[in-house]
Amino acid sequence: MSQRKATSDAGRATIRDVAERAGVSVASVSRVLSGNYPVSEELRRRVMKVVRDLDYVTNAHARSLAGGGTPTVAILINNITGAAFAHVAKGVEGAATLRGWLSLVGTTGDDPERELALVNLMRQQGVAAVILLGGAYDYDEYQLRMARFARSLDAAGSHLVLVGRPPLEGDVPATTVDYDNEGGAYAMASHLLSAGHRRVLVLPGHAELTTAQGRLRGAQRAFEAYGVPFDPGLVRHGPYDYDHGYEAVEAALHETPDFTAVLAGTDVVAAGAMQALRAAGLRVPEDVSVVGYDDIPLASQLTPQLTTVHVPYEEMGRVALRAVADRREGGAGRRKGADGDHLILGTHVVVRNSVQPPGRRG
Amino acid sequence: MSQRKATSDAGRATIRDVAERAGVSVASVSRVLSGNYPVSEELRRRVMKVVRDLDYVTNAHARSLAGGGTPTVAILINNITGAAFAHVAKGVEGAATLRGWLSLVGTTGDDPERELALVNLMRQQGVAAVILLGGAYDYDEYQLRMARFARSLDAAGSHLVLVGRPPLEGDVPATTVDYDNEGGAYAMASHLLSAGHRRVLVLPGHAELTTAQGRLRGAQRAFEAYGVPFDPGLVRHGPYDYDHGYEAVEAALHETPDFTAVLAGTDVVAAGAMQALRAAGLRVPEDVSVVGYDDIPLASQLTPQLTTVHVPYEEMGRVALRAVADRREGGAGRRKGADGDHLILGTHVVVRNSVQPPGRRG
DNA sequence: GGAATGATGGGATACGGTTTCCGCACCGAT
DNA sequence: ATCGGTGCGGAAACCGTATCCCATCATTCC
Repeated sequence: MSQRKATSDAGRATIRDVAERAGVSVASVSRVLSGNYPVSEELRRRVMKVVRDLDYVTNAHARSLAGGGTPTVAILINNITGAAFAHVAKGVEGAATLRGWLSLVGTTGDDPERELALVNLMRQQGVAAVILLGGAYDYDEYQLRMARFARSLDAAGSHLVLVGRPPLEGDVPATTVDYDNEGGAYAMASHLLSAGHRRVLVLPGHAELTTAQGRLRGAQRAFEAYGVPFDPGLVRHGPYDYDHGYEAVEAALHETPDFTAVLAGTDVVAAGAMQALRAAGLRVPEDVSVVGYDDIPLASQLTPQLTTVHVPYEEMGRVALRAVADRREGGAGRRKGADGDHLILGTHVVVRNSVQPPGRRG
Repeated sequence: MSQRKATSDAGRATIRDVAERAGVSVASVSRVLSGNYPVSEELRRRVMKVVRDLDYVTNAHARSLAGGGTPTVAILINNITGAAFAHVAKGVEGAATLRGWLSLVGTTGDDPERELALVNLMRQQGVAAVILLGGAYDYDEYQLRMARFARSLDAAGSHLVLVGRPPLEGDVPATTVDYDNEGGAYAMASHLLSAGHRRVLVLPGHAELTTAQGRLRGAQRAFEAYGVPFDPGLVRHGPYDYDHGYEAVEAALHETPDFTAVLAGTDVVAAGAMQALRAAGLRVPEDVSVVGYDDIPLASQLTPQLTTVHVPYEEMGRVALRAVADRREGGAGRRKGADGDHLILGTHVVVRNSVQPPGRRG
């Protein structure tokens, strides 16, 4: 009698408690609950009643240990506060929930140490995949580091997914979900050029950030295509935040005040830029045009509403999860297929009210 | 020899693989890794070398089953996209990480079914706590539903934390972390009243949302305190989004155009309101003043910068996690203490540039 | 009517660690 | 030289669930 814990103990009820109280075997309870085995109606009722009485829930840890268990994906992000992140997360979480999967979230705060620690933590958790979000710094180490992550996760039966980051070179077991970053910048810059702008202040972001590099490259290509000389003196690097947008414009107004448009690397940067222009007594877009990138809700809430590049963040999240799920279904059949492990989603310009032909010094 | 899986198998390495390869017992490996038992230097080196060679990580599920395991908290939210949420989540996640805890995230999408399903899912996961975020709908059922959650989680050794929701009545095992919602609204409305505004358009939010009710109540109290009649005709309910702010102001300009200020229930609503005013040819704040609530980054990025009520979202997240951690440390010593299970954080008005004395129809 | 067949339920074992209990070896002391 | 103590490593018992394998019983077919 004192062999096991008494049924009415402090902690949570176990499957054994249920079995005992229902007068059936542990196996039967498990079958009733997972429902993947024929069970008589009588048994089902008996068990379910006790389950309700005891308010029993299965122990997820034990369940995954024994083989079953709900798949879990981990989302790792630098800063959970960014709007773009929120939408990717929404896409991932939504798609995960749809399949009964769980999502874990971790923030790295731009710290490689923490990134490593988190990846290991997730490996311990036996997650189906680790989804790494956001642009990466283009240090030489990046490729090696990610390749190590990818192999390590792969060896543990998990998988690495890079969202909005550059793909990995070589034969690395990772999936990349990307958007046409450079193409969007190209289109956006073209939009300004075709409106007649020639002197454009460019605020692409941090010079080492891959996202910023792509956006800058796209802009340069557009200038080339239009045969307009690109002035490196009109490029100012800095973080993707409001203050940088403000300060960069403020400084530019002193040093190179002949620009007629601002090509911001982010909607938030554009917001800062607009504010700085206004503080200097300039009107947007009558005196200076401003465009952003990302198309977060803020873009349509500014005055004037911001012309920007739409990035399908939420869909990227969904696609990332689908890729993981597919690969898991597909099993070992279609492994090593280079197809399907680098997905690129399109971007497009959303025209609103922040662009006009140059009028100030035109 | 074929008794177990071969050491170099497909799946992840087990502790047994490590033990075998290091020529020691399983127990020794466990001790080296958890470090809570004296181990000779020689043994430690031997084990750690193999651990690195095999890139071994312990199985978190097995670990928690056996007693150890990293505590996990679950954050449940209606809509992951809201900026306020992001900051609470940041607070929770940051504090969790600081202690080596993990955070799960789930979204309910305002669906009670999903909320129930998620709470049960989290119960299965054996989370240390479930943190429920955001205002709740004041249906009669709310109290019962939450009380059931609280007891159910408590019985499973977990705990319910309500953040930004009304506290539970009676002796329910739950913790509430709240902010002085009504007080903030009172202060904000007072700010407008003392600037001379008498006809104020109030957009508190959905009528059934507890958050909205508190904000409306605070405004009303301020009017009473100033001896100014409060006109219910100037109150318009609706969701906390940009469009509602826009449409409510648009409609009010037709029906009751004599208001000189807008008291929005949210910064985002305020943004919509400002846009609508501008579209109608009115200047902010010269013709109409606008104030918000929440103090999300958007508030300082609008033009003009928004006067609003600061809510310490991130700190609320930290406080919520600390409450859970404390209770877990404290153990059974200080249970049932009514103190500590309802924490209220202060709010205050942040004055920016969106308020002026009434000038239009003075 | 007996045997083959299918539908169910029970017992035992595996999953991957942690932890308690033991025993062994080595140390100094008498 | 023997004894007692101490420090460290090993064997085994769990943690809670899923599942494989077998026993049982009712059903149906020959």
